[in-house]
Amino acid sequence: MERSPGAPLASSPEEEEEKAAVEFGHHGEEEAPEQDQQQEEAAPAVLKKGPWTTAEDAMLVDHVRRHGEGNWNAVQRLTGLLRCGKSCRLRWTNHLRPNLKKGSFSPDEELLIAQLHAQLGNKWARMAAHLPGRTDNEIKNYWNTRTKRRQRAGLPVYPPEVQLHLALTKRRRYAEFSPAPELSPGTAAAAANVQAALNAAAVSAGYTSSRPAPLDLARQLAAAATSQAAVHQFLSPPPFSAPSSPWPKPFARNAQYFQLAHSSPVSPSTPDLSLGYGVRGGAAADQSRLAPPLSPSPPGPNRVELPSNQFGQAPPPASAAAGFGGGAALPDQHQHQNAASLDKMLQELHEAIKVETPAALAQANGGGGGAVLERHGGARDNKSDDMDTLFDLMIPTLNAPETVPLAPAAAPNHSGSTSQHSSDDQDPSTVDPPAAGGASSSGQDWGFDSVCQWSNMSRIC
DNA sequence: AAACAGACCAACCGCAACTAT
DNA sequence: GATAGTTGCGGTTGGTCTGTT
Repeated sequence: MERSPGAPLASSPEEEEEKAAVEFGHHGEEEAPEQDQQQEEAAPAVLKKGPWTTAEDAMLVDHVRRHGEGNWNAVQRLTGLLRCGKSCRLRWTNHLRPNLKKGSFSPDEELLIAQLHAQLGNKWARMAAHLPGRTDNEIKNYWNTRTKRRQRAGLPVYPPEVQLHLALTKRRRYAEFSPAPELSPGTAAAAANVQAALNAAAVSAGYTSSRPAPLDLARQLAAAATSQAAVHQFLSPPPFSAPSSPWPKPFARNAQYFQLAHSSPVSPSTPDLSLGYGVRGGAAADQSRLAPPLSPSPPGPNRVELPSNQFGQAPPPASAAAGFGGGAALPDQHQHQNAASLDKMLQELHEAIKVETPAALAQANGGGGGAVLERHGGARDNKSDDMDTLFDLMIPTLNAPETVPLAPAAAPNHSGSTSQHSSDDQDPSTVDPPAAGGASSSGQDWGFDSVCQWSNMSRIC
């Protein structure tokens, strides 16, 4: 895989040095020979384009060694290197600077990229900041290549837990604007069950043999459920009335997110996921080309619904909608319904990802919901602590400062595959949608099979 | 062996933010 | 505050490699 950077064509360093001195313009059209004389009069040097030679690299490295990074436009002046500052900076950051990690992405890195993309969208530089030794360009190339491939193959972009995380995030947006009563025991238990199921799925998929599940989905589920209204919203979208809404602007934007066809995976422009930085108009617009809508599911024939919709819950009754935002405690019966709904959701999730439900395992083992964890590795005897750990390791997301450290990549110990092809994704919204009915459709795009497909992307062309 | 397609990668471009004057 | 220069970022392009037919 590794090609000599800057030397795509095999030639000796001497030849390249000579070329570096002679060659003007890789593309030719911008520095036509007949222009050289004029340009020499107007400008002392004609900047070179195209692949870097080893001689140029050496000059740049030497310059940085002497003067440090930055002030890239001075490189040409100080070294005689016929490259613009921009090109120098790019060459340095992407290829010459020390501690660059070359080679295929490890499975941990691949999963992390998926998580980060789910969190950040096409914020390659941000993502690179969490992947030591990797460059934004590298990550971008990696992601785009695999996205394209998976789109062709009709496979999901994200691993199941990441997709569900997106769904939970979506629901959480509403919960943020509602009072947050204590999580009922039933709801908390259901959330724990979801976590257990996801843990099992992740273990089965080879994600967690060396580290916890990448996303603390259960905690986010619990967060989404901290409002009674949020439970309903999680199970089915609430009515929406943003334009005239008295809610703060961010919410109006979020609300629009659910109504309109959307261009960003998790919409970096939405406050809960943007991690505090804005989106340039151009970039945001461009995202629609590169990364069509992912998670929040605009109603449309070719949109993949998120788990909440895949679970096939009926729309909330009017009373539930009426309760939204009110913050009033619901009767116990209602709480039980919520817990039951979550249980049902869990069941369907299990079905979707084809793992045993904690309940089933409990039945088999005579134990509780934690049996899944014990069964799949036994490293989770203290679920509570584990949840906290997961939360600490979780990518900063809802209301979290962007400086929250990410989980350090553990030693790859997954399927044994180190191929960079092992993970790939596709914007779920562009995947052939599951049958409009919900849970039963998830086998294709959400199911455990898709996890395997994720892990074996190299075979899909 | 040759042709082709897809994957991969490096580098460019344009835009926006930031900084100095 | 306005302007110019610099830096950083994201999207795109084009060349090379690799696998398949």
